[in-house]
Amino acid sequence: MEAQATNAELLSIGALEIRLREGLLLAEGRPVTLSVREFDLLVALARNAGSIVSRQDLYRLVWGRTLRGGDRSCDVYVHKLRAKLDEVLPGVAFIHTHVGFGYRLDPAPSHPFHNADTAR
Amino acid sequence: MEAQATNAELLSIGALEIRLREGLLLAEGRPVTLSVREFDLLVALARNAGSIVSRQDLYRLVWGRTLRGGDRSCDVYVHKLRAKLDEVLPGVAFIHTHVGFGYRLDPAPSHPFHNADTAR
DNA sequence: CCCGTCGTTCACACCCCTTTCACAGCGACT
DNA sequence: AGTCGCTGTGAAAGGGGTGTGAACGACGGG
Repeated sequence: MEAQATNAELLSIGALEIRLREGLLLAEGRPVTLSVREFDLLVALARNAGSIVSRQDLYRLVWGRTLRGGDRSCDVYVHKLRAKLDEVLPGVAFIHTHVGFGYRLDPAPSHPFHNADTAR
Repeated sequence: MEAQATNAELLSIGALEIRLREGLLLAEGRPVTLSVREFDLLVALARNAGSIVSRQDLYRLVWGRTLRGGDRSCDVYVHKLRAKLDEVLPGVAFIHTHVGFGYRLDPAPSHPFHNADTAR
């Protein structure tokens, strides 16, 4: 568990450094430009780093309301976030998909169990 | 981080040298003519170099009062400052926009990456 | 006075962000 | 094979945040 307390100013996940006050993400010290949604999504995942966060919880944390059926916003923004992270740190899988359960942020590759983890 | 202590006499950001007491800016040794607002804005950004400064904070630091909704002064002066910096050091992006968050003065501008982000 | 600089505000253009949709891929089950 | 459920992914549309030129008045120097 690398993530710090919830009210901390800084969150560190592997090579990622999240500055909560500023809304700034650093990857190996290099600044990464994220939109508000992307940043909030990353923060929500980072605060629960290592554990699976369901889409409902994720949506409530980031969007502030309840996820309606058929809303794909979570998936779309996970995709966008993955793209930006992969652009800065290629080959490092941060966000892992757990089909039927949700997403999990982890700098380590995957769990030794069911490797239903999305490669890619 | 290249920026020095807050009460320092001198601020160095890349090829920029800010002489606080004189209100003078040097780019690669060449003096740059700035208005008072422009200079104060640059100083405010330089003191937080590498970090994102929100418009609210920027306005409070430079103008000394609270930013009212609809006030575009920050944006206008960022534009003026960018223009003057680009006139002296073309192609070097100093001030980066983080949509929804604020502006960031980067002491080590362009990365060899194809970072389609911060540049504008 | 005349003129240039500066600060502010406005108007418009532009581009990014967000949302939504539509389709493709993939595994599970019959 | 075929269907179903779930997720990946590209694209379009709309709105909002930001870039940018210009007008206006205030101020100070020549």
